[in-house]
Amino acid sequence: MRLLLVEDEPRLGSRLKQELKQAGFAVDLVNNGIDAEFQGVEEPYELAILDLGLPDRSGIEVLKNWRKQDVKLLVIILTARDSWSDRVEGLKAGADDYLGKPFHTEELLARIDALLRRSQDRVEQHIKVAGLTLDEERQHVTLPSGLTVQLSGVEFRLLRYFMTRPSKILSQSQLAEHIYEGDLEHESNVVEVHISRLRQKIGKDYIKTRRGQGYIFNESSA
Amino acid sequence: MRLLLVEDEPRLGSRLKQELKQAGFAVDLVNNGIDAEFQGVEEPYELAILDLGLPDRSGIEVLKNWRKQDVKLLVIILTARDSWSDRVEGLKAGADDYLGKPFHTEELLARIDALLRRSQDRVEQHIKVAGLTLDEERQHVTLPSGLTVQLSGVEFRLLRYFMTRPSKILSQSQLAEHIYEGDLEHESNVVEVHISRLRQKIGKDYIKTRRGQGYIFNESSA
DNA sequence: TCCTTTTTTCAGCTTTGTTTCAGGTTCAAG
DNA sequence: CTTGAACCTGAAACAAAGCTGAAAAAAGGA
Repeated sequence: MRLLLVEDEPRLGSRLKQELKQAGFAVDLVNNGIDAEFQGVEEPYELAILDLGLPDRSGIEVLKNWRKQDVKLLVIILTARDSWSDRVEGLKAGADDYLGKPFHTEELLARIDALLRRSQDRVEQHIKVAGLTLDEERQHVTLPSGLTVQLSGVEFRLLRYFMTRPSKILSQSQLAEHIYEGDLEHESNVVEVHISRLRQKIGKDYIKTRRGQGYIFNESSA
Repeated sequence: MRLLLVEDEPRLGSRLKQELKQAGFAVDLVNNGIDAEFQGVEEPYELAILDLGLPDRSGIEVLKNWRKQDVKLLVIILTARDSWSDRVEGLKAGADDYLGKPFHTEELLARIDALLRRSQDRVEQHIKVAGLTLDEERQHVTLPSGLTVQLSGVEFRLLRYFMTRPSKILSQSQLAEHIYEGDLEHESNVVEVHISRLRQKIGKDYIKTRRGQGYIFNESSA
């Protein structure tokens, strides 16, 4: 499995490369946007890890250009811990997942794993679960009826998190943790509110409430 | 399943407590070494989450003292991200696992899960006893007939306690102690009521009454 | 900047889980 | 067989969690 690592910070770069190799990947490391774009287009990578914090902020550009040229490798972007905007921009530009720095290597490996596994049953660019089709670029969802509904940022992130983890119980804090930035102390019911609005948009039955535990998307039984 | 959380930072503490409760544990939270040590010795916890970053650096001491007194609960220590020495010291002092801050709640839950499973020589995800299969993540139980029944919080904790201690007589106070948190003085018949509801859900025969002594799950003979 | 859209907060309401209560049943001792 | 303590269980009362419309606040664009 070949993998492209784009990281300008030399020490982090080589450490990651080392660890990824140990995890069984063939890793090419580049440290700038130009090389990254070239490599991504030329070589058949399965997945790229792309640091958006490149000195010239070219990470986003690289990603956009890849997508423009129909390079369809999986992309995990690395963003600074508190730059939610980068993250959004990245996802809009076609990233498949993100990870805030600093992170545990285990976490990165887990994401890679999840992405690869997920990508097996995903031939196309859209995520399809339970009759819903989520268009990651346009941030909208298409219902079984054929109706397409536009989603706001939070709604999209929320639904995306649900759809990539169907039949799993996700607690409110877990949802908040992944939808918002880092260590938040949310004493509010934002998640409930957004769930409510999402249900209004896509229908009540996709997201079920498990009182005291969280929510579950598309559970089959009971 | 009762669990002791030792965390001095109030916000993190209450957030964690909340999440652990959602995951189906009865959680007692203390914010200093003195209380931690006392509670650990006095109350029958299954597992403790111990922040080593307590202000007086007493975390390690607590752990050592527990072990000195043969308190054999499972211990996960929380350490600062980069303090490798703490980690080593903690493990030497008898911790069972560690987690560097900051971390995702999922990670912590996964560790807890793994530890508990390991400690019970349990490899698989679900607890299976007497034809019942308990799904800890979804908090539901599957009957021999194939029917899956959703359990409420209390019911789940109760049944899990039974299923992890089959053929053992468990007294009402023992059950209450493990199902609820804090030092309770219950003059009520809550336990009876919940046993009743559990029996209605899973069938009458799994939990037998030992009049005057308590209850017993899946008794094989006499 | 001003206007629009999105997000969060808030408050009242609904739903669901928990506990209490009361009356009935079982069991074992005498 | 009687009796009383222990236990069972349906229903009421209560508590907590979640829902949702609307207003306030924040973010994003022109």
